[in-house]
Amino acid sequence: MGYDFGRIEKHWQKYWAENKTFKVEIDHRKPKYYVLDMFPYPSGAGLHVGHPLGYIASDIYARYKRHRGFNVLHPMGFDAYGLPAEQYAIQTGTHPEITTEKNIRRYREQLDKIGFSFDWDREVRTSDPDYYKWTQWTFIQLFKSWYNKKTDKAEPIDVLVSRFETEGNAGIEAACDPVEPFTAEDWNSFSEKQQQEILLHYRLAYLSDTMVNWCPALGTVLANDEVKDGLSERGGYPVEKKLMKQWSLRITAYAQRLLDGLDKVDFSDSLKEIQRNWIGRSEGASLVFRLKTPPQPFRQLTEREPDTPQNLGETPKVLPLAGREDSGGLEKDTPRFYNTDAKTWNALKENVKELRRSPTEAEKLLWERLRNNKIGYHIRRQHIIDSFIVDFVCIRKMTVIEIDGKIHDFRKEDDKNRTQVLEENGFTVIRFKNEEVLEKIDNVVRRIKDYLDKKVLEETSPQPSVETPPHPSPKGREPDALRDSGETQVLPLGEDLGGVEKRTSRHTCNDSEGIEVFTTRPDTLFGATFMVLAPEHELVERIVTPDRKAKVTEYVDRAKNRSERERMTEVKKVSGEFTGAYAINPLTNTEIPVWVADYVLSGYGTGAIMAVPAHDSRDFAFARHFNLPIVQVVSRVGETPSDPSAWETSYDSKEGVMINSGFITGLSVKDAVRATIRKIEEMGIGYGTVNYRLRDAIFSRQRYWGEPFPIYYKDGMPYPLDENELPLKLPRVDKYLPTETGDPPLARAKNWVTSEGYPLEINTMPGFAGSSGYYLRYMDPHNNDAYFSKEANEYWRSVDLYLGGDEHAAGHLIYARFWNKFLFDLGLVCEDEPFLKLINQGKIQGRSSLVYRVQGTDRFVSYNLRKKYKTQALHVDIGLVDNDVLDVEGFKNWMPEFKNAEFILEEGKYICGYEIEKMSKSKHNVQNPDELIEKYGADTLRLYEMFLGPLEQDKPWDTNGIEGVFRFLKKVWRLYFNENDDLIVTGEKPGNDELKVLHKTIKKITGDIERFSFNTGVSAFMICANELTNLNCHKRGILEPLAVLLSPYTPHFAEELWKALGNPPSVSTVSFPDYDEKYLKEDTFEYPVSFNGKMRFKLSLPVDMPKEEIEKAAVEASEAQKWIEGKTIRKIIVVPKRIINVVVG
RNA sequence: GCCCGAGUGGUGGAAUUGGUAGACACGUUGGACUUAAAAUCCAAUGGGCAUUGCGCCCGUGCGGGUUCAAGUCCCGCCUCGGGUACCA
Repeated sequence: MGYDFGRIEKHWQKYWAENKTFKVEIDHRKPKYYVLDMFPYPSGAGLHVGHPLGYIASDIYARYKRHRGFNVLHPMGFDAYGLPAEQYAIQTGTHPEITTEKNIRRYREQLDKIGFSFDWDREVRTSDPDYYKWTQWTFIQLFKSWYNKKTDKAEPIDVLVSRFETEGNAGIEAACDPVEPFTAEDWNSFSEKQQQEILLHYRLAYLSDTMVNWCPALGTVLANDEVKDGLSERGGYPVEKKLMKQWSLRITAYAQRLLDGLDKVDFSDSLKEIQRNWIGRSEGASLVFRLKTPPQPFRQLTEREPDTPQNLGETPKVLPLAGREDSGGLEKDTPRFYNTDAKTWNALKENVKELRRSPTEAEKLLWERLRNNKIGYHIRRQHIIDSFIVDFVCIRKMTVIEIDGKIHDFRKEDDKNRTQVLEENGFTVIRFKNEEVLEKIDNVVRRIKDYLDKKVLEETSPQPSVETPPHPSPKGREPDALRDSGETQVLPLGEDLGGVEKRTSRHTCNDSEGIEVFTTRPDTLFGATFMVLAPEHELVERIVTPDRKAKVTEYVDRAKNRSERERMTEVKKVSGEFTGAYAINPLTNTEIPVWVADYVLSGYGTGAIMAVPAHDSRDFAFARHFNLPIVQVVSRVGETPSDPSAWETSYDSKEGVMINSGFITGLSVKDAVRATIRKIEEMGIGYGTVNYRLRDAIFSRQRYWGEPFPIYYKDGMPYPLDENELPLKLPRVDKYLPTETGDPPLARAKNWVTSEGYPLEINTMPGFAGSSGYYLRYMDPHNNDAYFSKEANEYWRSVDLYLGGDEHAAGHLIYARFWNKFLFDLGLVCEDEPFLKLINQGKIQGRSSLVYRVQGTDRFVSYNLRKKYKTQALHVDIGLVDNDVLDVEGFKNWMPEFKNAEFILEEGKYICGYEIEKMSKSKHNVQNPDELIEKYGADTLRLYEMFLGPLEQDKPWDTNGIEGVFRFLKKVWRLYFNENDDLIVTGEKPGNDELKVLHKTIKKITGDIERFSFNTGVSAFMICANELTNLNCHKRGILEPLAVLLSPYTPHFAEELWKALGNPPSVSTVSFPDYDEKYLKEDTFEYPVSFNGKMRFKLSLPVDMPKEEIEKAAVEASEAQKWIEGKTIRKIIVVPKRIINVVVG
């Protein structure tokens, strides 16, 4: 009988299921390990060989970890909501639940056949009310939370409400939509509806009018990552932009944390890169260009006079914000940086340098946390003020931060004195104890930040309005401003360089002041020769001059109505209109025209740009097209600037030296960026800032098959259901289509109201809702009282190894990280990042077989003869092809149209061509795992999928090689059993050569599994089997450990061998063999001897031979003579146990 | 355009830190066993020149460089794959 995989696999799969071998519970005696596969969506087509690739790899690792004594959580479940089941429902009327159930059963059956060690008792399905109860619950928590930028975390909305009741919103720094300022009295006088409306601007789950990707064919909106090239990812239908009231999640609040978190996790560089691109952080500056004539007020706001500075329209020398800065009582005769006089400076500066060189532990620690604007304030250390050297100072906030070391205990009096002097100088002093800094650094940093934040409130005008930027724009009194002018009041030690001031633009336009733009290249400001607004920009209609109005309006209307698709296909076409208005370049004081063009996007930055045609390709094309001036401001080092009018493209200017740029001329680009930011801050027209490309996640879908929102409406405002009313179950509907009035399918549900009769939300949640936190539910899947218990979370923590395809890089992996961070803020989960290590398995591509039909005939010509004819290549089912040889009879019967096919053969065979492409039905190249399991067994399939190539690499599927691994298993079987299936394992003591083979293999296999190099592991097994066969080894001392070694890869096979050797089942938790270096020791090493780097012969020498003797042996070897003859030996390189290289010449 | 990643025999791939390029497997060829096939086993298999044993030359996408030594490091290209895009 031999190796009867069919019987063996069926037996052990049954055994594992009946004995719940892989069921896992919290066990504090063992270390935990969490291995997770990405949630599969059970499609109707079932699994093809590409799907299990990752599951096999993770299963090998999970089994290995069990052998290593870990308590392994290795669950599986289904992402059961999804469009295909719903589309099928629309077409056939079958409830998606039925389709989904059927597909899951099929998936489960297929998965079971491969022998995975999942704990199926923990299975979850997103469409199960017991599961989506917690999806809904999390949504309610998001709805009830806001993001406090000061604490940098989500906080309960109740806290915000009570702040509004007592202080209004002035002191709040939230990640939110633009909100008009209001006082506590205002708030208390608002109606409930007004209050709720304002709160929506703060909530992390909020309802708003949003520009969405609307797909009419699917009847729903799509997330950005569900749209590819203007078409829906599923189905490929056109997508258009539409303004709709939608639920969104304020993921943008987490942009920086999502970015920072990437440094802590072990993901591939490419995946981190995709996430970084998606978050799209860019550092730059926000600045305001004053308009030559003030814009018309909003029509809606006619009751309020625009806050027009009186000086507008006068000489452009006067700058709009220059007179109204947050100088807040700090005006002094001496600028702030003169914190001491020249004499004291000179006396103390060496001390300062010394102190900086040797900081105390606490100083060092705190400095690391404060430097480079890390807390949003520019902090200097060891700064001289009056006659003191203070530890840290924030000059902008006139705040001194001191660490009290032991020495201060004896000098309380001095400190008092010192504080007094500092206070006389206008500073306030905050003190921290040495131990505090060392032990609770986070707390100290937070308190410093809070203090500085608060101090702004006391000092700045408490009346910010929409017309005033919400951020204080510091005047350029910071000492940095002097660095370039060569004055020496500030320590020129280069300590505080770098770091762009971190503040967030509000994306609102300060109409009275001009046009706000975001730029990553403030250094090129002198080259800004015109401005461009997005067609959607609110200022367009207010600044357009009467003579241009008709043309501009027409352009704007056309641009707005064009679909995304059109807009994309016309990317290279330059279009735009002049508004007639002029802005003033704040540094050149020249008037520059303001245009409208659709190459500026309303959704990014402020929806307006300063155009620098010389150094930006889009601006360049635009300037050329409309004949606008181009001024070069950056020049490569050593190159003479040329006339831009002769250029064919814009000039790449990331590096170089500034020219034609006033005070920054001659600086490098990098320095010029910093100098310009300082300058505009000094002028009060702008500030350094950071922008993100990441948009809030649109969370509504106009579909049936998804989680209902636990939301009802009262007076048009959304309210969450009470948590004890969850889950809100998906109702029955008569059809899965929108209503006649265009409402989503849930509007068809009867009695879709609360018990009080309030209407419930009729949108449903998108696909990523249920998959964002599923890894948490696996920790405690049957908990009815909570998402998961604290105990379970504290034991299982986060996923140690996450395996899945990189198609989820931008979508799922960002949403899930956001979801987790939010729950972390709530104190529900104990880890900030959900996935510690992530591996993207490569895709398995299809290998299509092709036949060549002679054009216009029924004759098919074999691959190598095809060039003699005019042929047409056709895909043929890979099931009809074996080793590229076509089964011609099978082909004739395959499809009616080939019934009368004739063949032109080569050497009696019809050879097919092939092509590597996506595995798909239409290409007849889908390989179904069931057929392979039928033919070779699951263990062979597992081995072969791993043997194909590196896990992370894409690779073509080719069944040809599977015979090799099958032969390998049969060969191993022969080590244990003879032809009559009798066990032939003996108790004889293994010899050294056998032990060496075993231990070499253990070492290799262990290393390979730990490096996820499964393909080389399979090779190592094969080498081992070949060597043991050659040694004719049937000894228990070798074969018993080998069975354990094989267990992660071929679990059924290993269980069978383990049992045959007389051991009780199961092998799955038997300790993994360790290798012993003593068996690997060699007495001699066969040195490759090279001459001038070319290997010529080998020489066996003792490993402990001294170098000199090795050299001698190499040179004296008989084979060496012909290479040395007539030449001089210049040098001999000996690397012990590696190589000998003789240099002759 | 920009950002990643990859190019090694007929094929999948190996070479973990710069140290014998092509492990392991498929395929192919020849042979053994067999009435025959399957299965199994043995041998050869990067290219070229030589084959009387030797042997020698060339070879990791291309062109340079560093080094005693380069698939591996550096510079400049080419090709393919992926991501992303009027992102200021």
